[in-house]
Amino acid sequence: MADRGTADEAAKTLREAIMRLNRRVRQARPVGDLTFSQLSALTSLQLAGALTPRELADVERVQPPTMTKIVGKLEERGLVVRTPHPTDGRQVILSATEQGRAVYAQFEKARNEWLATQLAALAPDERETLAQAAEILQKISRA
Amino acid sequence: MADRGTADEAAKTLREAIMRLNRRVRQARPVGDLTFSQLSALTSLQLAGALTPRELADVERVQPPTMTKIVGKLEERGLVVRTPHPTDGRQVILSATEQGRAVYAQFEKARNEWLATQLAALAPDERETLAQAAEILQKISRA
DNA sequence: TCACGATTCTTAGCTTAGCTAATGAGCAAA
DNA sequence: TTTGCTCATTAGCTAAGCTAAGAATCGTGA
Repeated sequence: MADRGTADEAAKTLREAIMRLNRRVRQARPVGDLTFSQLSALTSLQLAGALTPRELADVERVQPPTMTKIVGKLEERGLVVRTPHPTDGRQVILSATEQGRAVYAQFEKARNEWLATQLAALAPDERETLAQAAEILQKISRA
Repeated sequence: MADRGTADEAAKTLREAIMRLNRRVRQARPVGDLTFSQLSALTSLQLAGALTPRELADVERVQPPTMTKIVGKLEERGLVVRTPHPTDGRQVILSATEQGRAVYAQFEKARNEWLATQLAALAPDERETLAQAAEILQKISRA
């Protein structure tokens, strides 16, 4: 069985790789379009259907004021709408517009492109390892 | 062999996990201390021994002016020194000070803590998968 | 009922990260 | 020596993130 030392070592390697990959993927963004954070929020919103700002902030692991800004940008572009909560006057319901869904689908593809190209160039067993790892990482990232 | 569709799917999962993990790890930073980017630059510098700003920017996948700022912050804290290049008057040699190495070692441990804890909680085979994946991801991230 | 505490969202104001464009210094080669 | 290139930095911008504080609303206990 792996001991704690191994976990530390793997954590370090993983952390460094995550940081660099994050920068790489961010850089793959088409010029003049949605930023990484904006696309991420839009994605979470669509996956959930509709969320309050607080909920979206929690999902995105960001403080509410930060989400207010991000949503503001998305709303300016007509990709997200704020609608009043039916019973609670304090809350707001956020949802993606038709245009928001279209823009998302359009750029999601390009967004993955660099990474998918890298994955496709790997040996089959490496790719398999990464596919499994992706599931585990996603589980961790939601914890 | 895995087809392109599989790579796309894995890329998407990976990208989302990377983004959230990145935020998580950044948030694990001790208050009032080095930021993620600063620690990352300090790490790269130590691993390489000494680098010019340009080289460090390349390693960190950042534009030179961005690195100038980061190095400036590190220098203010006495963690990095700029020394003139012996033969080329345009260039500068960056290196970590003794204090820089100490600060790095001190926070590197805490930095990995959250992630290492997550990894330690996994099943042994999952941990093994992630350890292998970490190597592959690091390879990709340097490409 | 109503007053007060809690919750939700937003605003204000800040720091950091990142970019491009432009500047100045130094190198190298014609 | 002049011309063009490279390196680092400066200037100036946008976006991301934070905390603190505000206004509106909810809900509960007296």
